[in-house]
Amino acid sequence: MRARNQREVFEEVHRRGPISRAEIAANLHLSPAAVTNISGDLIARGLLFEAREAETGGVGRKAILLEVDYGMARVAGVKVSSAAITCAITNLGAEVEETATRALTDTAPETVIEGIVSLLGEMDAMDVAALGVDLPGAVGDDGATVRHSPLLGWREVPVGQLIERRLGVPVTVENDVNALALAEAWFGFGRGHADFLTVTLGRGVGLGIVLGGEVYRGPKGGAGEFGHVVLDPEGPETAHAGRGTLEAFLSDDALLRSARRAGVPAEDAASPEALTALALAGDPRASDVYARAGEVLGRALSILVNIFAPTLIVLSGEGMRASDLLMPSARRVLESAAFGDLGRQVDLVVDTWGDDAWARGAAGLAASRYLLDAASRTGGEPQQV
Amino acid sequence: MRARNQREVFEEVHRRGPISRAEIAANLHLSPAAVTNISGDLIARGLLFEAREAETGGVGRKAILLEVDYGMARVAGVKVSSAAITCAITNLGAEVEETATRALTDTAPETVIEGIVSLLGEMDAMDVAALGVDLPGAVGDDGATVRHSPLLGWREVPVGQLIERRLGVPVTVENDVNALALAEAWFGFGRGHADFLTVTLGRGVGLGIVLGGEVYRGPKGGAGEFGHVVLDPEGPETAHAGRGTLEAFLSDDALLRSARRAGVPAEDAASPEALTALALAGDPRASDVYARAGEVLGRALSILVNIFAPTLIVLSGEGMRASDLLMPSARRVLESAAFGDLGRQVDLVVDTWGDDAWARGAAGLAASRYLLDAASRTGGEPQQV
DNA sequence: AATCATTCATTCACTAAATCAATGAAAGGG
DNA sequence: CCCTTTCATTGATTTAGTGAATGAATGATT
Repeated sequence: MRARNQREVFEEVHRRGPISRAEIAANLHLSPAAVTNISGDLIARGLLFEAREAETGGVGRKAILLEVDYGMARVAGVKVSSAAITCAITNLGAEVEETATRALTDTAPETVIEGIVSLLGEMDAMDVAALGVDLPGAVGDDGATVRHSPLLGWREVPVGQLIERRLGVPVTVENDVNALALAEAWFGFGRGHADFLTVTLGRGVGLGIVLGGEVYRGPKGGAGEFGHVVLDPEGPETAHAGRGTLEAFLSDDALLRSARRAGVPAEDAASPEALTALALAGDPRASDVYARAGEVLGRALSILVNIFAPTLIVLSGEGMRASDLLMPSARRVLESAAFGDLGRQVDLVVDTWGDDAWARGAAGLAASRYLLDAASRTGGEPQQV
Repeated sequence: MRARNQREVFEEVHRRGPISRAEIAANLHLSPAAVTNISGDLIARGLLFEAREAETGGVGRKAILLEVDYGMARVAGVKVSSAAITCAITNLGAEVEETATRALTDTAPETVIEGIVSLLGEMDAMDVAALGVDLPGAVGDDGATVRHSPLLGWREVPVGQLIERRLGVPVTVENDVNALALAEAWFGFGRGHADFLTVTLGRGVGLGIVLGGEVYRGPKGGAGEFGHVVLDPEGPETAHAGRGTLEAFLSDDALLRSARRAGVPAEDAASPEALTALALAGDPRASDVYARAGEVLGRALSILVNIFAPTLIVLSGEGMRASDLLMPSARRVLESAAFGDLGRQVDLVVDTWGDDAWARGAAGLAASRYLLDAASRTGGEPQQV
C-alpha cells in the first residue's frame, strides 16, 4: 500500500519533471498531507530533492518543486549483436557518460560474457549500480534468461545469472527492441506519453509497443514481431523472414539487394552505410531505392496507425540513418493509407541515431529498474550499514 | 481504497466463477480476514451469494463458494444499424430473456430515439436498471455522445443524455465492435483472458482490442480501424474504405461483387445470406469466393497475430454465418504467414452468430457498467429509502 | 468411535497509512 | 500593512488492512 503510493509519487515526479507537492496531490488524488509524508521519505532516501521554487503561479505562496536525483547512481548498458558488444555508462537519467565497443570473434555465451566483463573492466565502471543487457531474440519473463536468439545462436541461456555472478550487480536482460522502447518511454520521446510505438529499422524490422507506460509483450510474450508481417505475398524472398514480409522489403540486406538489382555497382551496394552515402550524394538509383522503401514503410506504419490510433511513433535503428531519404515518401503513403485523419494526427519522430543508442537503451532499462526498485522499497525498516 | 478492493474481489468472483474466500485471498494477495469482511459487505448488498459448497479439496473443511447474483437486476441493450433497431433484455449475466426488432424509416436521431423508447415500451422493460446502446461509429469518452457516424449520418449527437431523459435509466453508448468485445470479455469467450482480440465481419470489418480486461481505444480514441488496413494497393476498389483495404476484400458488398464477377447469377448474389446458402449447397463458384476471402482473412489475422501474439481471437459478425466456408483457408494462410508458432498457438473461436448478438453485446455493456458501479460503491453510507 | 490434522471462515486486537481540520509560511494586491 | 491566496506541514482521527487465535467442518488415523 505504502509501497504503491511511494512508487506512484516517484513516477509522477519523473514524468512531470519539476513538480510541486500540491500538483502531485491533485494528479494522484492524494491528500497534500500524504504527499508531504511520502515525498519526505523519498527525499530522505536520496531519490528526490527540492530543486527550486516555481517561477510564479499568480497569487499565493510559490511552490517548491521536486525533482528526481538522476545523479545518485550510475548504471551500465550493454548491447550484444552478432558482431560486437557496445557498452554505455550513464546516470540514472540515461545521459551517456562513457561508451566503448569491442568486436566479437564468435557469439558463444562464454565469449560474450567474458567480453562484457573485460570491456566494463576497462571503463570507469567500478560503482555502477545495475547493468542492462540488450540482445536480439526472445527473453523470458524473468528478465534474465534468453529463450531463443537465432542471430546469436543461443537457446535457454541464463545469461542474467551468469553475468550477475561475475560482476555482483543486478543484471536485467531484455530484447533489444523492447529495451529501446522502454528507454524511450522513460527517458526519450515517449516521456509523457502513456501509449506509443517504436519502430526500428536495421538488420531487421522491429516493433516495440508501449501501453500504459509499460512494454506490451502479449499474454505469453512474443508480441511485436512486426518484421514478419506479410505486405505482399508475391514480394521479394528473404533468408530469415518469409516471402514479402516487411523484413524482405526493409532490412539492410533487402535494401542492398534491391540496390544491386537497380543497377547500383556492387562496391557501392556493399554496406548500408555506403548505399546511404551514395543516395545522400544524389545518386538517383540509390535514392530511388530508399524512396520506394519509404513507401513500404509508410504502408507498414499505416497498418499500425489503423490498429492503434497512436499519437506518437518513434522511429529508430541503424536504418534510420537514411531517414531523410525514407521519410518523405513514408509520410505521403501513411497519410493516404491511414483512416481519416489518423495519419496526420500521429507524431512521427526520428530518434537521432548514434551507434550508442542501443546501449543507451540497455542502460535506460537498468536505470528504470533501479529507480523503480528504490522507489518501491519501503524506507521503514532499519538499514544495516 | 476500500472501493478498489471491493471491486477487485467482485471481479475475481465474476471471472473465476464459483470461488471460495480462501482462493480469492490467495489470488488477490489479501488476508482471509479482509476477504471475509469485503465479501460480507457485497453479500449484504445482494451482489454476491453463497452458492454451494465445493465438491472436495481432499482433506479439510469444504469451502463455501461465492457467486455473482446475475439475477439481481435486468438490463436492456439496443443495437442501432442503418436499417433497424434490435433490442435485447437480459439478466446481469447477459443471458437473453427477450428480443425484439423494428425497422427504421430513416436514421435521424429523433426517429431512432423514438423507436428505442417505443420498442422498449412494448417489451417487459419496466424494471430494467440500465440500457446499453450499440451503434456503428465513433463514440466519445463520456460513453454518451456520438462523435461521428457516417452510416447513420450523425455528428456530435448527445444520444446518451437524450435517451436518459426519456427513460430515466442510466444509458451507456458505445461503438458496436467495442461493445461486442467488452461483452465477450465479461460474458463470452474472452472470460478468463486478460488480452484477446475480436474480429467482426459483416457490412464492414471490425476489430475490438481487449487488453487487461478493458477495451483499448487508443490515446485519443479511434483504435481498431482494422477494416481500413490496406492489404494490396492494387486490390479492389470500394465505396466506403480505400482501394485494396480489408473491407474492399471482405465486406458483404465486396463478397457479392466478387461473386458476380465470378459468374454467380445476379439473383443469387443479391444478398449475403443467399450467397452463403448457395455456397453451402455446394456451388463451386460461390464457395470459391469464400475460400479466397478466407485466404485474405488469414492474412489479416496473421498481421494481428504477429503484432499482438494473442492467445485468443474471437470471430463474430454477420459475415461469420459463412465461417465453415471461410475458416479452413483462413487457418491455413494464418499458420503459414504468422511468425514461428504464433499462428498455431492462437485459439480461433467463431462466436455462434444470431441476429441478437449485437444487441446482447449492448446489454452486456450495460450489465458490466451496472455491476462495476454497484461493486465500487462503498456500502458504508446510509442509503435513503 | 474418538482423536487428529487440515483447511476454510471468522473474530478481535493491533497497526499502517491515509484523511481532515487547523496552522504556519510565503507570496502579491489593494 | 493587512488581507487573500496558495503551498506545505502538523497532529488527531478514521479507515481498512494484517496477524494471531478461535471456531467449524471435514477426511484420515488409530
